[in-house]
Amino acid sequence: MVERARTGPTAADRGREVRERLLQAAVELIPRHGWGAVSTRMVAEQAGVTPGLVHYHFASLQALLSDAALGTIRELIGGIPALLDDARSPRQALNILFATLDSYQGRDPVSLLMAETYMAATRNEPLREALAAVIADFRSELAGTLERLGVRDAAGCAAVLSAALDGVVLHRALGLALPAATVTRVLGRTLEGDKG
Amino acid sequence: MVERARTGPTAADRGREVRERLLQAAVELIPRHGWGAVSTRMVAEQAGVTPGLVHYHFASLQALLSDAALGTIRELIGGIPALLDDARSPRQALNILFATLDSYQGRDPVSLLMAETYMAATRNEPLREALAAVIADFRSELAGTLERLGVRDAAGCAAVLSAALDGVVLHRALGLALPAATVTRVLGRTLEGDKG
DNA sequence: GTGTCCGTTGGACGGTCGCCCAAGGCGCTC
DNA sequence: GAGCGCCTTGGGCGACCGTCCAACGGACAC
Repeated sequence: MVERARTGPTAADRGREVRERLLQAAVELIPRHGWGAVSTRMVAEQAGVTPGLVHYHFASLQALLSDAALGTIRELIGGIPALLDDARSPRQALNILFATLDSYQGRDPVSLLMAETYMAATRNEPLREALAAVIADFRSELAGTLERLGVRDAAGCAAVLSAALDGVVLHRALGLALPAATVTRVLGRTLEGDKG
Repeated sequence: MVERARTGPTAADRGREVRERLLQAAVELIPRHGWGAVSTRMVAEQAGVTPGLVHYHFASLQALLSDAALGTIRELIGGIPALLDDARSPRQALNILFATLDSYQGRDPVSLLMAETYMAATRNEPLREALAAVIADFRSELAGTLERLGVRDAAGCAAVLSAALDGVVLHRALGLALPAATVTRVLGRTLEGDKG
């Protein structure tokens, strides 16, 4: 054990690190070039490893891209519901939601990664299922929060709101002005008539 | 002139027809394989012409794809505002809007073509400008209709609504249930408080 | 030392890519 | 007929693709 500490990371450790670097490289390249234009050699170069390593650590290029995209999206979306715990009113929840969204103005890597993954999912059944599960989770978490805050038709509102969220990102990606103030003002009305 | 009628289409006529067939082929292939996966040879085969013809009629493959996508989208979106002329109330306008949208459940060629074009536009500046112009047009037409119907904050509502429209299509593409009834019920509240 | 395991290397495989171009067909005008 | 212009053909260019694999490296167990 003492020897282990002196000998540094094992081969398996370094292998795991290479795997991580490949995932990170994919996450950076998908938004920059588009899902369909990312190649094995491109990812390998970005990660600073040999092209052959891609197919040692992953079954295929598509598997690498899917793993990378899903990992990032899960991490991203999974963190949002916790932020809503502090909300004391529907309006406040909406503010938190779209304040979070304001980090993503549509042309940033994260927004583009999400959109690219959506598109790729329409032509890749396992990916579609995995992504749909992530969104469905978010939807039901949001519905729970809205219900707690006394919103009528919480499930419907959550479904439409999460769709609207993605639509806003998409339109911003086109450079169409869509300030958070406008969005919250208009969508806030969907939550009116709350019992609380 | 009388002779012309007997000799049938000129070379130029046939050329124009080939051009049309290439555009149509691109429109069919972009949703099926994704913007980045459509190749010159693929389009040529779908159109029933020789691969070399692609670069005779178009400057590049990207130019062909852009022309094809923009043509279809312009035609599609351009027709919607006219449908809203019959609307007598905001709620009615919303119904017409999402009834139209119900032809596009997210996984149909038209929806996917739109989404693919959105993504391609983020990496293709001329395409981005052209597409943004189409959406901006639609937005202002919609704002005009909403204003006519006495909706407060017509411009804001139009912007958010057109973004929400795209988001709904995107979520449906993932197979997430989002019935028109839910959407109109929730988004209808954004139009409440109208003066009329 | 010998063998084994795991990560790694670098190149090879057959195939497809976007784009280009010499050559030819065909209808038109002289 | 000859000449012209547009459309079309078919193949070739170099580059890149996803995937595979024989050989290699070093750390460990015996």
